[in-house]
Amino acid sequence: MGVIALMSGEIRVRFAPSPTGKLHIGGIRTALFNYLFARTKKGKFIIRIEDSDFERSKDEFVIDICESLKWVGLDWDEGPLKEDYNTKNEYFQSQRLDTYKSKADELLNSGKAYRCFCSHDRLKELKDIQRQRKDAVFGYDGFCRNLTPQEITEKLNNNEKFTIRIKRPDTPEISFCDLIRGEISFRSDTLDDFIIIRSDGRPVYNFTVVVDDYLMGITHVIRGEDHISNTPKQIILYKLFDWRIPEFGHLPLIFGDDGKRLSKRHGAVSILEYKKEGFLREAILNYLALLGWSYDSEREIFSKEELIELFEISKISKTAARFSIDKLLWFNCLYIHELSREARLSILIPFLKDAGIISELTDHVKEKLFAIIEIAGDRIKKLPDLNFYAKPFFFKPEEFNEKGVRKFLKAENIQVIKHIGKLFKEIDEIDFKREKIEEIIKIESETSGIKSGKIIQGLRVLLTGGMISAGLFETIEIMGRDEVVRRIEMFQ
RNA sequence: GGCCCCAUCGUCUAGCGGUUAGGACAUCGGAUUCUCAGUCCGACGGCAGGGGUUCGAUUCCCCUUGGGGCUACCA
Repeated sequence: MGVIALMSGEIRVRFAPSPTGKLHIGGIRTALFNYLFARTKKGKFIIRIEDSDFERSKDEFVIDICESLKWVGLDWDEGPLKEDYNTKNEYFQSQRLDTYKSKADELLNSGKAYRCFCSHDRLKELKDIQRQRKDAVFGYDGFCRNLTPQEITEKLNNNEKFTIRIKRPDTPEISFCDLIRGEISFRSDTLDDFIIIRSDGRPVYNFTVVVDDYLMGITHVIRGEDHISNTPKQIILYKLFDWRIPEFGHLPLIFGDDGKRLSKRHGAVSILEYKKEGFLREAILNYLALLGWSYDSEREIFSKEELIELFEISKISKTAARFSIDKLLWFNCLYIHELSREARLSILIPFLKDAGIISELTDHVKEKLFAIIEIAGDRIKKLPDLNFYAKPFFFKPEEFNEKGVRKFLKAENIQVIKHIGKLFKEIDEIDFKREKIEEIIKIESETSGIKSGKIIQGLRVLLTGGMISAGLFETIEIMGRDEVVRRIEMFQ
């Protein structure tokens, strides 16, 4: 597949998650930058599932990862089947074990790698000694590097287990030019003859990555900064195979708002949890794009299409960023209010249904919801926020805010409100509009000598149960004459 | 311990030798409204420290400090 593409000069990038957990903010951001890079360059965006760790890899996480990517709109050109994420195809490392084995054999046969029969115990002992001696570098001592062919056959005949290690080349330095950080170089004597195949025959991460990236024709490896130290090992492998080395770009990490590594402590981990909590994909994408990337000193609102148009990898910053829920909320608010009323309603309905506020969406309910959404306005920062504002329109208050009752529903106040209820009752339903309602309340305030603010707040508590709501006159209008009158009459 | 990466307001960032160090979120104040939210206006607030280089350093170099990563038969 990819090797041919490589010759054509096509840009190919990949996002290679391991299905050992749900896809979180950091993963999505890495995927996003890969996606943007691919789309900007008219290249291909590939998903590869790194499930070579059988114990920790789970199918449910593959589903979570794919659904997350799909939800935020990062469409892949190659990768797991979109109809069925768990039909494992050649983009799952678990399906490529033969490939890794044959590539390892190539190195073995050409003398660039060797079998190591050292036991776990010896290795552990070696490390202990090195640590005790305070050696500058810890690592394998090359004990099995120069076994004679006879020794090897003997051990093989004895059924001794072995790993495959590469022979570290003795170039003094390994360096590469990072797309984001520039020149990075490592003294190669800090590396050892590392393992590429475990004693049970399974390949190791640094090996599978290189084999896959080469075979899949990956031209640019864009990944988290935590992989910088893996890069020299991988470069060694490219050189041993005599393969073309791709470009590398290492993204700054994302931390929680406390500066620590992102984890469950920081609230939502999976991106799908953000969906459940009522965040819009546009907000998440926009926010994440700005975590480590910027366009200029002014602009910060970007649609996915605009990002594709304007994204430049060279403008990615080198410093790790903290995830700020406040700013995400701000973006979310922004994007919610950009939605047309129809779009807003249809995206809000699942949340209303979930909360049991509506069950069936009749035309009547729909009209009511349109009105409620309109008056709730900017108060909705996350999608479920509407539930709070919508509930009083569908349910009578179960209880009343204690402080509100004490302050705004004193006897004299109730008297006025009851009177207002009577006046409402006399109004023709067609005339029951916010202006008229306001007029009545203002007049009653004047004649009774009670400040309108007190009456309004009292009515708010009586009708909604709480101290906070959308504008009261609008609320009353939408709640409807009969319901409002009923609630006023029933209040004791 | 070793190797590597990073360092501008509380946070995200612009800056690429000469700027009153710009913007956004958050915070605080004012205006507006019936509460809340919003909106508008305003305020607060930053180049980690020390050496160089230079006529001149936030910017280039070195050291220190701080943060982070890797150092596995995890990925």
